[in-house]
Amino acid sequence: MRAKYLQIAADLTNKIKHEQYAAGDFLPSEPALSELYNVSRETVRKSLNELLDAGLIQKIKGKGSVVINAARIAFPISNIESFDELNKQKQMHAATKILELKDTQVPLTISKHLSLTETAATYVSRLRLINNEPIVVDEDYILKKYVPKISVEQAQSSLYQYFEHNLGLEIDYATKTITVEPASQNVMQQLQLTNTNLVVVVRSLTYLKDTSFFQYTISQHRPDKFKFVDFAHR
Amino acid sequence: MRAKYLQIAADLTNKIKHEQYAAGDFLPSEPALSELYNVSRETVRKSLNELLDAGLIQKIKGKGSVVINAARIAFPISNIESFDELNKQKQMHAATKILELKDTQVPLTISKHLSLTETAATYVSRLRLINNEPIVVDEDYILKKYVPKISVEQAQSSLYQYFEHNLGLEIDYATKTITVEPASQNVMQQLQLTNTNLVVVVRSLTYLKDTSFFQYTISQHRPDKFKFVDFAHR
DNA sequence: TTATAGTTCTTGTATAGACAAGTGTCAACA
DNA sequence: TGTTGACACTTGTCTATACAAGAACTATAA
Repeated sequence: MRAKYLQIAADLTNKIKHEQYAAGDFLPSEPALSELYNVSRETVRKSLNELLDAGLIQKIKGKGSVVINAARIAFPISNIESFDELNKQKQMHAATKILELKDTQVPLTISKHLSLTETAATYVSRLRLINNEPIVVDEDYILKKYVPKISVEQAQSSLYQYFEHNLGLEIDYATKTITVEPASQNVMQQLQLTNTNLVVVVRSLTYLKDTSFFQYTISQHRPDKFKFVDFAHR
Repeated sequence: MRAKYLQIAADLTNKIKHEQYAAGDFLPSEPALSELYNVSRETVRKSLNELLDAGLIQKIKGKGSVVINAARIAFPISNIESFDELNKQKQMHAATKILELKDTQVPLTISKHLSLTETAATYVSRLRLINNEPIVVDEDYILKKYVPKISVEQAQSSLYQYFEHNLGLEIDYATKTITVEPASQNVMQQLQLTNTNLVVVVRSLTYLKDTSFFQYTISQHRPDKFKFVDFAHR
């Protein structure tokens, strides 16, 4: 049984997405929602906080909660899309090609920086294609401590699904850095880069619910296919 | 008078930064903090939520709140830094050169998309330099509705400071998109790009506390000087 | 007409209490 | 020995209540 405030948040999110509460409208007041859902006002406030964090509403003291124009969020300033976004739009044909799969150690820069004691890891290098166009080269270092063995079949499909559903690993948070760097000859060839030698590099350090470091990922994106969308308060 | 929970959050943040609570340690339990600060547990929980959002702690049900290794957050994977980061480290010499300042309209793509009625805006184009090296070209469209006049002196220093402190404008949130695109001849020259014609483009739509659209910014970064750090839960 | 003050909405903060649920310890039991 | 179960701790959820503070309207007074 999910928490009430999450259920209410999901319901409100739905109603906003289906424009039962349209952009620019005020949601019912907190006491009104409280009565509507038969919960206390604090519970309603927790729900509204979820929507606030998701960038769906904006709260104005003394006035109410305004639905933010959805168009404002994912503004297609250019028609360049990220792998994930394209993957969601199911018209596209996404494919994965395994380049390498081996046992190794987490790179020294990482293990030293994080003071890791166990550094044995599985290394997976994968090329992601959409409509037969190469888009991203992903390199993953996954600690053996948590995932002893990764098969080619698993690497072919979604590793995250395997980790979370089959192994019961709970991923909690990640830190990412985005930079632009020259690519190696190998990556340039994989991504079929001709006009430039630059790639967008997204490095992620992923952690589990028990705070332990779990996975290091280096994603090298073709620059013309990269897009990152951010929503920030304050 | 700031809210109690914000004061407590600030105090805890300080103690973490000064390693009175070291990385990996558990904070005192919520009831303990509640007694320590003489507030209710719910108030403590609000404080801890602030730290959680800031990525300073991680909460584990049944165990407690762990201080996250600060080194994990801003991991210097490469030595490339963003303009803002360098600006904070005061050793660096940051300068701003005004390229253009004029009255104009918000670009059509924006005004149409956001269904703006008033589109009169001030346009400012600025080149940012650090240690006499050109780093970013910023182009701003600021609605005249909120800021009727911008002088060269104001554009020379921080516009945000002027908006918030002098005009009392309250900025609430922004949406950003990061892409990599070919630069114009002019921008290439300003940034002294030779090896590549690509720049990192950060487009921001900024909104005020009353939900109104306020400013559109296009920042074109030299790719070798760009770095973006992100911290994400779940 | 214009300003002022009050009233009634709204959200923001804070409290005290209760129970659920995850984690670890330790003693009792088979 | 090894397992189970009770217990004491932790965070998570939820309630009912209260007052503060911002916003908008209205009636009153100048």
